[in-house]
Amino acid sequence: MLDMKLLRTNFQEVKEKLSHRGEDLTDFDKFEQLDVRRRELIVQTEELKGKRNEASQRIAEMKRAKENADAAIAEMRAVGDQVKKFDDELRVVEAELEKLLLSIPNIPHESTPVGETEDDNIEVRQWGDVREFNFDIQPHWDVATNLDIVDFERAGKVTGSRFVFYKGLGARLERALMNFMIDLHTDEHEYHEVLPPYLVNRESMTGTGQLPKFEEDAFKIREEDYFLVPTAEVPVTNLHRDEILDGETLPRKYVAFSTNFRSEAGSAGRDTRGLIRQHQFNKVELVHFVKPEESYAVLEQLTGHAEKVLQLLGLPYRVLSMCTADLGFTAAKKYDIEVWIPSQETYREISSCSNFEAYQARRANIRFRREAKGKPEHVHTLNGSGLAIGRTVAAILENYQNEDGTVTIPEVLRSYMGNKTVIG
RNA sequence: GGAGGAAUACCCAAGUCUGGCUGAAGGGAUCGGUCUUGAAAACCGACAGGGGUGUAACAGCCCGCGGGGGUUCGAAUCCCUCUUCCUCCUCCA
Repeated sequence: MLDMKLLRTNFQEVKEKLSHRGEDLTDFDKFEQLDVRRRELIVQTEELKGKRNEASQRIAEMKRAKENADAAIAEMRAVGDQVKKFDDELRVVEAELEKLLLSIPNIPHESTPVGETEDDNIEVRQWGDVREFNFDIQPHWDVATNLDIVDFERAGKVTGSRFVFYKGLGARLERALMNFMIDLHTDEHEYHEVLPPYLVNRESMTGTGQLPKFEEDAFKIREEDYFLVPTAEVPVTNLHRDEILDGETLPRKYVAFSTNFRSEAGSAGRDTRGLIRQHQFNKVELVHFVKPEESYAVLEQLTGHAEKVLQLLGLPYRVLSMCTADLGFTAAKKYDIEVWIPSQETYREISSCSNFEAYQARRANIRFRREAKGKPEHVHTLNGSGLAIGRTVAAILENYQNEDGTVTIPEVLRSYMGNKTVIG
């Protein structure tokens, strides 16, 4: 959610900045009218309520003195009716205004490249040497199926498409990566570990920006107004919803493992094979709550923490700065980290690190106080995958495959896998 | 799943039955002061926050007793609804 006061004073400027996002802004112009009407109604209703409060006190005094207050009561009855009318309209106007504000995306940061399509994303850096294979390589789903460490077919029987069973050393690899990543972030990068709920309510999904606009992307529970988490970002950011944090405790850094659920609406036909695009996948997520002046420095650190995982695993990657058209609804600036997938001869997204500035904090009402008596200010929130585990498995199976169909286990994972060196 | 009980400010807690000098008592904690070489104790003082509106800025005004509705001239207090917590029963990894 954007700052209403900013919209009030700099409407055209904001609109200009949003125009590069490729979002539909036709409703945006309603803001001014709604904002003005809202304030008119507030002034009117407050004036009447002031009158009423005064009269109530007089009536109370008259009653106490056993005087007749019928005339004053009759007069106030009319005032009460009018208050109700104004309040009813105010409720409607505020609901409309809220709906509008929730549908406006974040303003891109000045360092976010302006662009029209994903081709305008800018490569910031590359790491690692792409391995030369002297044999015919296989896509990770063939590697895995031949090793009998995943089972897509039976997952299809048991659940449906875009689900998978990990088996044997495949399951062990998934679990090893989870522990390796969490240990790295807690021990080396000083994150605080949390294990969140996998179902969240509507308020939480709205707080981080998945709702109301992207409801079709989420899985909803039939009986309750609960949603399966699409990322640990949702429960962990909402940890501090409606709270005022002590400025002394900032920055706060959380690392959270969760299983994630996405309907992948609109992705029919894309990545139908393999581990890249599943309805359910595991991810280690990093979430920061920081003071506004620190957030851009923290975005760089956060991205570095995610990159560190890939470096230790020896997987080549590149970092892209996402352009305005590819930024996502809630971010002001975003880096995507893409890992090299040999069979596709391309880099694929494995982490996404974003600075939301105060956008989520305003939606979720997350604030902090610099000093004991100071005014609360909104925090800045950031998050990044550190990393998506299923895609990391895919990258390992492809980059570490051997000619005989086995897969060498990256050294840092061996202690997590019973000191095995090869999946064979 | 069944039966009861509860939610008041940073914490504890009165008020709710019986609506109106409660624009919420009292205590603790915290902050400031007196005293003291310094501290503790004692005593004195401050202590509702947050949001909205409004203003050049103040002021003022409005809303705040778990959330949301309602009744009423007037609601912490009455009614409806939701949420959370507690006790007992039932079930359960």
